Amino acid sequence: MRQPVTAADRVLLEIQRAIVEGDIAAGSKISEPELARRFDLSRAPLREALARLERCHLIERIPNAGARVVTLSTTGLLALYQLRENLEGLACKLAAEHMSDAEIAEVRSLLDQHLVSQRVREGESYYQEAGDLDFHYRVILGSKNSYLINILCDELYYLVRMYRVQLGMNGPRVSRAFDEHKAIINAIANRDGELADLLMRRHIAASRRNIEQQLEQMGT
Amino acid sequence: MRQPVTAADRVLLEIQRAIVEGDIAAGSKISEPELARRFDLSRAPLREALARLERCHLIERIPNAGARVVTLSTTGLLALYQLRENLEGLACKLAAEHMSDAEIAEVRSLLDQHLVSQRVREGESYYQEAGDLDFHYRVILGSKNSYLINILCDELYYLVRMYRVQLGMNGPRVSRAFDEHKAIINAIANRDGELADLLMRRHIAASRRNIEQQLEQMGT
DNA sequence: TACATTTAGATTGTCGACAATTTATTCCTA
DNA sequence: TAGGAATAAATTGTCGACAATCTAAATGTA
Repeated sequence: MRQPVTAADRVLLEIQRAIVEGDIAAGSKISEPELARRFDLSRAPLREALARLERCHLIERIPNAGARVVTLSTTGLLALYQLRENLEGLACKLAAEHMSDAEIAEVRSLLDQHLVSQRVREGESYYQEAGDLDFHYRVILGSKNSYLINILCDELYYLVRMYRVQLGMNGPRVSRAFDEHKAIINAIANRDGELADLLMRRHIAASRRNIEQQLEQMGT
Repeated sequence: MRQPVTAADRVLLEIQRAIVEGDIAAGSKISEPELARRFDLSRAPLREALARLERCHLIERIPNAGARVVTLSTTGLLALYQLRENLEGLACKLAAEHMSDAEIAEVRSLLDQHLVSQRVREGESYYQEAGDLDFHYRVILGSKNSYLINILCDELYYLVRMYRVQLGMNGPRVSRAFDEHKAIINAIANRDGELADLLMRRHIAASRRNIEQQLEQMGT
């Protein structure tokens, strides 16, 4: 988003964070009067924020009956990642066509930075999380397709984060992701869209399996 | 959408139709007070409707500066269809996995109906338009992926229609589309997701070329 | 005349209150 | 006591008015 200028923008960011990080529990009911008091504003900008939260799939609204925070489920996660694999694959293919050499160089230096800070803070998952999202973000922007960018960065991004945060993503996959990122940007640099597509799909599929495993462990 | 229950729902449908059909011109500025008077309601439900219009890419809002109806452009059309090819291709692949035999039979009888009414009303583009959208709609629902359904049916659908309506889609392609639809549902019935995916991508690519041609003619 | 600054107008964002609908409680009946 | 109808409370949807911001006109200056 543009940086927050209106009151609705600000409260949106706050509630988004709260939901993603589980501060407002998944599946819980949203009370407009309560939230209005809590964030000290009227219901008008709050409702504007709720409309946008619905847009990025963090809440579900029913007319005259109110809103609930989404519930996390295995089927939901699968559906989300199924879509992500495809869309980010496409983003890679388009990025291989449309990214400038300068942009590619930027992403590469970004990866190097992340590698350093990851070595410094071994096992710390937050920075990896941020680095990973940053990489994907850049590639998506590189597609230069505004609709694709909007869907991935504005509509699905936060829900993906919600799954990752609330299921506590970390573990041994963290280090391997760097190599996969490297391979992807190399394919893009070689203008090999087909390969970049394939690698990104595999990369996300691996990430999905990682989370599925986490879910299974919680189930047992 | 669920059928309209609230005032915001109703005015949304009205404005949606007006924009798609060019009744409110592409690129024109949206005046909240004016629209409120025109549809005889207050600005609160109107703004709710505007938020949803932004969601389906029919208008663009800038904070404190108002909203404009989107402008149609060749690059925009290309980006939109690029995405559609991919997403509806995916929808086909998933439909081949998830559609029940009963659902497939329904779509087939639907195609037969369309064929009849198309022969009856030769050259009439409206029914073909409706039939085409209906076919795509069914297949998308057959994917059983709620995020995919949401994106295609709620967010991109209206913009696609806007391009098709305002550029006056018809011509010789109309009849060929039936055969392509038949081939796609056959692939789905055979549970051949890969083929269904391919055929749908080609089907949409052909549709895109058709519109591009139309655009070129307008340019010259 | 061209340009910048100031002022006036209009538009968007926000507020508090009321109306309509839903949900929870109470009361009645079998 | 259980089930359902009627009532009460709470929540969502809508309204009109005010405040903040942007746009355009008017004024002044180089």
